[in-house]
Amino acid sequence: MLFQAASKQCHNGNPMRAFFVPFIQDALRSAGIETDKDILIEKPTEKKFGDFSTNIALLLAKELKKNPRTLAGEIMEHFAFPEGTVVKTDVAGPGFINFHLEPAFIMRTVRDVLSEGESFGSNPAGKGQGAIVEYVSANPTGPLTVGRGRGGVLGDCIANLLETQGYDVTREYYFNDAGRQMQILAESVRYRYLEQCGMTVDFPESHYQGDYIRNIAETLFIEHGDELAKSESLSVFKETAEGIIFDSIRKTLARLSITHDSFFNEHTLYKAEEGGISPNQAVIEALDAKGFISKFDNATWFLTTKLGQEKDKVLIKSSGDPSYRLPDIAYHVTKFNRGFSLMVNVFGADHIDEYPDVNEALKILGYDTGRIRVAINQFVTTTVGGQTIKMSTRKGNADLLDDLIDDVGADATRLFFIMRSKDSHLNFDIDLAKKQSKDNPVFYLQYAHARICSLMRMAGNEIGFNADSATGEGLDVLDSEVEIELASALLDYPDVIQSCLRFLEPQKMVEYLHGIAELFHKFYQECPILKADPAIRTARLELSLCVRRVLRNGFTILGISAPESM
RNA sequence: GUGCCCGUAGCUCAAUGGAUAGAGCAUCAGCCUUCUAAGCUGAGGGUUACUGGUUCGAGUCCAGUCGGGCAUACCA
Repeated sequence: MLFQAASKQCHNGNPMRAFFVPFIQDALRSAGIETDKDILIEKPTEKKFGDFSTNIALLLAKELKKNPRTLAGEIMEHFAFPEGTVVKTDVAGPGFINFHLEPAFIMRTVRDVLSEGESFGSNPAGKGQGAIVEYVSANPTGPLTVGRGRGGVLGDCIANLLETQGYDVTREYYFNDAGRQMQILAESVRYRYLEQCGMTVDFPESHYQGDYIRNIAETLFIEHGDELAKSESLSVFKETAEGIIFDSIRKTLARLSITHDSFFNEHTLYKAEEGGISPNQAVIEALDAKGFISKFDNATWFLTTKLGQEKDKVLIKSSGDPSYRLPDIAYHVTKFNRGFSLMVNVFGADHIDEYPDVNEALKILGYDTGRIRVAINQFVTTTVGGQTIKMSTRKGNADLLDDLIDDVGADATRLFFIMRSKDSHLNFDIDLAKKQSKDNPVFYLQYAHARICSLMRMAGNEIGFNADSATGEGLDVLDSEVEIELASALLDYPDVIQSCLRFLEPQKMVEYLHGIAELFHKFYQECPILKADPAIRTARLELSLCVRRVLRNGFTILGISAPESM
């Protein structure tokens, strides 16, 4: 919602689109048409329909009770575009108005890419506002699995996208080292430790089976001998396991350039604040005051049936411990109290039921839940040689994220995780990701960048072209079809960022960059660069620089490297 | 049973309610004496799971049917 408004007004998107809006508004006014409809400028599906089009006549036809084509013709008569911008307008199809642009106009506009550089595509819409993106948030019960990686990369990209909009972004990892799962973890380590001490133990099926448990037990045995076998206390097992596992999680994330600014321990929500009550207790009392709390069966319940849900939900179990819901609500209260104006939660489809309760509770407590956006990613299956691998952390047969990175590299891991819509189940084809060839989208994108870098090296050596001081002054001599198409596509980059944010979907960036790479390769194939006449040569080098700029900016958002040579 | 996601070319996937539904892979046919062939060009391939509805217009929205995944805990 926050981004929809911005995008509809065309202020942050493609500079060409922003150009049209006031002229269309003027034309409507001159034609005596009053409307508050958003003026949508889009790129036609086919080149013969021109460079841009608007469906405004189609939108207005109904309320004005006119044939859309006739209406389009009437609006068109009132256009007053400046010299050297729009060559031709026409009406086509059911009533689209198509604009054909002067090539030089596009080429002059694409200079923005060079002058704005790293900040091309950015805008200060979120300036002065805090945003928090919560992602990964795996409890330290085991190494990260492939499935977790998808959410991690998704969250990281969303954070990158928000940074381009000027937000002060906090990347947060929420975890719990006090719950039942951690208890089981500690017990699992203890069992393996006792095995190390030479005892025979009946290892429960419900416990963590993975080899990493044995490794932790071994570490403890080397350090302490069998001394720990005497004590019934689990704390040393728990703490050691947590330390080692968290360390490994952070290392794995770091390999994918995923970092967090803050690690929020759920347990802090259980502790009373100075001279007061705990954040958990505060939530209970606040909900109670609104009449949504009841105690029965020895537990404390959140009366969600009052909100039309099928069942009430337990907030405090009969054991006296909170269920995960209570700290979750309290956690979100802290986000509001910390002053974030935008909160993005990234989690996997298995947590789908978690969010609605939190949302309802926050609403009851008077918080503006419109500031929260949830990105839920569907599951990942990996395939090797056509065989799919199923995973389960508990059984220890999970495909580990670390193994995947070892196998295909960090860039491919990241790109593959986000090159499909988060709503689709991801089929991670390991064979494809490993391929060092054009079939692999990672290489296709990076190759385009490396090719440009190579070009710039040669241009520097042979003709003393200085890529750093290029301004794009000479770009408007270019007028071939592929050059115009490429330049025009580069100007879409800001739109793509807006679109990614609107849908919390970096996948759109991958697809866009693929299109840019494709157009560049075509341009490179069709247009001689270094061998062209000096004016054309300079312009083509400048256009290549614009492409490199957009690729780099996009790679930064996706978090993949931009190799100078391959 | 109920809730959420998905169903589009042989395969993996795109497509703000807009024009003739697009890419890549695979298949077939071409392009290196020439700035990186890790590239480019062309061809074939579709009842958008099914049935209705809403409207100028539906892959997209609504209802239902069928199929797959996830969730339906006093686990997180």
